Amino acid sequence: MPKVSDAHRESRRDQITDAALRSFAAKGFQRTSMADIIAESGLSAGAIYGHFESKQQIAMAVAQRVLGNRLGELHEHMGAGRVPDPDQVVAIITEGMRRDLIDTSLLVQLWGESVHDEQIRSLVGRVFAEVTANLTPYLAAWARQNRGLQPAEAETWAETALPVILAFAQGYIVQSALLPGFDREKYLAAIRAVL
Amino acid sequence: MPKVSDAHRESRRDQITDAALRSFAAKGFQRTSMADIIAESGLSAGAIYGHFESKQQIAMAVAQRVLGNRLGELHEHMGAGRVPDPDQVVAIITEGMRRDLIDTSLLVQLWGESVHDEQIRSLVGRVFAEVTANLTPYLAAWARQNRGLQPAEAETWAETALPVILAFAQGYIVQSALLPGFDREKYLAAIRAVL
DNA sequence: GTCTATAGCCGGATAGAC
DNA sequence: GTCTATCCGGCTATAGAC
Repeated sequence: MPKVSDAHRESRRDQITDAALRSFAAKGFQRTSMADIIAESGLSAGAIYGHFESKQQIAMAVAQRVLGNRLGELHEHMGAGRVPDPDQVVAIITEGMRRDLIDTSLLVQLWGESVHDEQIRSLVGRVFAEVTANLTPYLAAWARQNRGLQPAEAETWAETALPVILAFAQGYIVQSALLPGFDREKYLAAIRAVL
Repeated sequence: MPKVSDAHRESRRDQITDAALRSFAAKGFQRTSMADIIAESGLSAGAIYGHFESKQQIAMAVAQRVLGNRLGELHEHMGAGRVPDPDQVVAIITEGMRRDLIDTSLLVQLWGESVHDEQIRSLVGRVFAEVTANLTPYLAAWARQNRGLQPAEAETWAETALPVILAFAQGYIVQSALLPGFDREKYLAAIRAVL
């Protein structure tokens, strides 16, 4: 395959994924028809099926992008060797979601889908595993540094604390997606008060 | 209408709602067809449409039951005048879900649906409002009793604490529905450690 | 009230021309 | 690679006999 063709393929896939993401955000995964995606993308049925095998594959590409955005930001902030306080971690995780308001409602939908869609479930599972793999060592480092725990104790503490941090992120996602008057600052302040 | 007929109507509606709940739990709301509900109930299409106007109405009846179960238990435990510690509240809320394992995944699905389904969203919204109306006074009472706050301060404290308690419940729902090795005891212990 | 049978529609995916 | 036109399957809801 020639170089140009590869680049073109990628950009067409992006064009389709963009349109699908907008459509899913507007109508939901299942309620969105191929006709919707076709109209939103400005392409035709034939063009789209030349790049994706099925609607399911398009949904997977969208899910990968939404989840990948969140993972990317986590890596970015956790990889730098800095060890912020746990309430700051929640603020960091949710900061990206605030920018893309769209994402929290898509994430809630993804969870709902993943209950009965094999492919999405395994994708969501992998992301949970990766988040765990990232946060646990960070939490252990924080416990050593700020609580003076021994490495083994710190590890145990981190494993205990992890579900709580996850719950704060998940609570943010649910509440911001579903509660009409949700206030991000109040939510973060409440977490700060508890931790 | 004669008495017998009313009782019969109710029990038929329950029979249909039961079958629908099982079907939704097994396949998801959207993936479940009327044919599934018909087969699961042992009735016929005609019989079902004699009791419900549409599939949507059946979904609403199921949603009402799932959410109502949780609300009922909350009322039961909060109304008795006792003031358990906040971590016990989370244990109480999640206890009912543990019994019906089915419920957590149905709740996650309900959230997903409610993003784009008007009727379900308004139902979920009403339940959130009712939970808030129940928990806020309880939290204020707890703060007066166990932290010696004045009524006004206690009220403010309760409004701050509420989203955190909600997050713990929501985290439980998400994690128990989606994480393969989820351990209820560990989760509750982690919350106890934080509070 | 409940059954069987089916109308009528809409969705995903494909065929074939260009 | 992309378009238009269309097939085919499955879905919800109804009609009509009992």
